[in-house]
This record gives sequence, C-alpha cells and structure tokens, in this order.
Amino acid sequence: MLDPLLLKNDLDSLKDNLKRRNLDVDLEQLIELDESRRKLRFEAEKLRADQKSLGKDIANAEPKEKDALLEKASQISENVKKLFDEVEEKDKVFYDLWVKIPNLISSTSPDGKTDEDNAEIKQVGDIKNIDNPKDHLEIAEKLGLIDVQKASEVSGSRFSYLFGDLVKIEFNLVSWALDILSSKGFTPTVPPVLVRENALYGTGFFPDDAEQVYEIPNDDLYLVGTSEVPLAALHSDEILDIENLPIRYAGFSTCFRREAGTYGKDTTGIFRVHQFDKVEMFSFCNPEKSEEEHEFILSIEEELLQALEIPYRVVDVCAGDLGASAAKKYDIEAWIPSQNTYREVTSCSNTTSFQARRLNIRAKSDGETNILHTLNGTAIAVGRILIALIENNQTEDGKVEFSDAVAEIIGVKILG
RNA sequence: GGAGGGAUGGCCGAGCGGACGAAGGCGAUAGUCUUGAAAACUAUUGUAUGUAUUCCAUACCGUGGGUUCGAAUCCCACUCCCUCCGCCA
Repeated sequence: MLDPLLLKNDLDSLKDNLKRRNLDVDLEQLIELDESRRKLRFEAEKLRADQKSLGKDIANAEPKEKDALLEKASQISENVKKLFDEVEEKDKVFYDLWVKIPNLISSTSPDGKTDEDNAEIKQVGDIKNIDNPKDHLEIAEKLGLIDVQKASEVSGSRFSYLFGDLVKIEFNLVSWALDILSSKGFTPTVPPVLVRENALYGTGFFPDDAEQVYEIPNDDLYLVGTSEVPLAALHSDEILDIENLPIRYAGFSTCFRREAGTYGKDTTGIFRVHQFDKVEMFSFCNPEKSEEEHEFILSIEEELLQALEIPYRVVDVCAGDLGASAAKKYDIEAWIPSQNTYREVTSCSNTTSFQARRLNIRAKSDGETNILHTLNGTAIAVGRILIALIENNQTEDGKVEFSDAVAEIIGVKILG
C-alpha cells in the first residue's frame, strides 16, 4: 500500500506511475474520497471532544442539574456514534480502492508493457554445445529419479516424486546455500507455511493473486507460495531500531501454488508444479539503503549460479511486467538446453515501503519513526535448479555428469 | 479433544464504571553533585492521526462487537499464552 498522503503531496509521481504501469485509475475520485473522509473524521472528533468534556461535567454536577445534562449528553452520544459509523464507512470505501494502487516504480526500471520489454543486463557463463538435448524429465525418468506419472495418479497434475540422488542433491544444495547466506548475515529460518489471511494481505498477495493460493477453509489458513510471506510478517506491527538494520533472513520452505490460468503451459516435468522447495532471502532495510541491498541480493543469486556453473542472464523487469508490490525487480534466467532459451530461476524485488506499510513495520532513528523497506530474492528454487543442472550437464548417452567443483557442492558426480 | 487461570506502556506491576494515557518500581535519556565513575537527587520517557505544528484534539490497556451520558474497569465472541488430563512426530 502506498502512503495516502501522496494524493495531497505528490500527485504527479502517482499519475506518472500509473501511466508507466499502463493502468487507468480515477484519481479525482480518490482525492475526493480522501478529502471527505478526513473532513468527516475531523467533525466527528470535534463532537467527541464535546462529549468527553460534558461527561466530566456530569460527574461533577449537582443532582438537580444532572437530568438536563444527561439528556443533552445522550443526544450528543447518538450523533457521535452516527458520525463515526459514517467515517468508518468512508474509510473503507477509500481504502478498498487505495490498496489496489500498485507500488511506485523505480525510475531505474525500464519502460515497457510485457516480459518482452524486459531489459537484458548481461549474460554469464558458457553455454555448452549439446546435440539434440533431451529435457530434464526424459533424462531423469529413465534414470528413475523423477516420477510425475505416478504423482499425477496420487495427487493430480503438476506434482512429482523425486528419488535417490536428486533428493541428496536437494538437501546438499539447501544446506550449502544456507551456509553461504548465513555467512552474509542472513539468519537461517524454517518459517510456518500455513498462515492467516493477514500475512497474505500484508505481503500484497491478497487481494490480487488470491486465486494462486491454496486455502484450508476449516481452519481459515492458507498455504504459502513462498516463505517471503511468513518472513515479511515476522516483524509486523514492530518498530525496529534503524541501527540494527538490515535484518536478514534465509527461509527454507516448501512452496504451494495453484498455478491457476497456466493450463497447457510448461506441462513437462517439474518446471511448473504445485509444490516445490525453496530457499528465500528476505531483508528488512533502511529506506536509504534499499537500492544497495537489492544489488547485494542480486549478487548473491549470481554467486550461487556461478558456483553451480549454470549459464544465465540477468533481466531488469520492465514497468508493465512488475507485480503490484515491486518497485524494481531483477529476474535471473538460466539456460535450459531443451527449450533453447533462458527461463526464470530466481527473482529479487525491492518492494520499498509497500509491504512494510501494510504490515505496519517501522524503523526508529533519533526519535523519528518511519516506514522501512523490505526486499526479497530467491536463493535456491530447488526444482528449477535441478532442471538446469540436469539439462546443462547431460551426456550423449542419457546420463548426467558434473564437474568436480559442482560435484563438491551437490555431493554427486554422475547421475546414471 | 476436556478442565481451569491469564493478556495493561521498553520490562515488571496496580487499577475492576467518572479528574486514567493509565499509580508504583525497573530500565533508558538529560541535569545536579564528583578529578572521573558509582551512589543519591531532579526532570523526561509509547504509537498514530488531524483543518494541530514546540500548544491542542482524537484513537489505542490482546482483537472485534455490545451495555452506558461516560468503559482499562461490566457483558458477548474470538485470538494468543500458562497449568492439569488425554492423544501424538
């Protein structure tokens, strides 16, 4: 959520932002609603002040004056109630519209409408020459490492069984990543994956992306699609000391996504599944340093991919392709030989004050209390890293062979 | 799952219908004293909003409703925590 004061103080940047995002919003209406709710609240508070002082008079009044005062007071009381009801109603109308306004985009994000307009920043790593590359499923199925057939019978489409060395690789990857992150100031964290509605609103997944979230209606809980949600909510309603920032967490969790609206997209193997494991970085940050922190998070993502010898490119996501909460976002796409293209394996966003305001997380410095900034980024999305590892290191005879350096990390030299 | 007890400011803790935004203590900050420190004493000590801008008003005593002219205080629901019993990785 943005600061409603923008309507009063910085209308131009708001207008500019909506234009860059290619959105049409009736700002005039919002300004009117904002003004009228403020005005009404002011009136209601004035009357409330009258009521309170009259209340004190009643307590001190002579018995014979009391009846008259009481009658007057009960009238004011009724009006106060009515006025505050109206104020609440107006606030609700205003905020229902206001929360839908997306975050202000960084001036450094490229213009554009779709992912095709994203700006490629660089390509890193050598792409191996592989004749007739096989896709990860074909390779792993033959080796008995993945079974999606059986998984679909047990759980439906977009689920998988991982076996044997892939499981070994997963746990080695996770533990390796957590070690590196830990050395960079991220506290390793296993967060809850079932959360209340509030955490999803606070992080901006609700109301916009609610259809992507699994729901447990009996208990009013939701399965998170990323540990970003419980990590962000970890400090909700807190005032942190700015001296202690940044506060960084590395969350490991299983992630659940309904993938509604993706029928027919990425149907092969484990690229797009309802359930996968991920190590996620999250940072609570001094607003003045969030751009720096964003670059830092990106650099860690690159470091990890480089160590795994996965060829990738970095993309600066354009205005039109940014989610509601991001001011700026970098995606890293790994080279996927079977698709002859780069595909997203990590993503890091600076959500500036957008999530922090909704979650009511502030920072205190020299007596001043301000909203802080939050950032998130993928460290290891296990499924997609496995795909990149398998496909980029496949051999002609249908096996997978890793370099000594990579084998050192993942604990496996050859799949086959 | 059953039976009880509880939730008040940074922390502890009093208040159980009217002068309570909340006693008292601890902690923190500043000052006095001191060569310096400690001790002692004095003062300050939350958050947010506003047509207020060193003043004032309003809201906040777990959350949401209700009763009342008036609620931290009474009533209802919910959430969380603690103790005991049962079950359990």
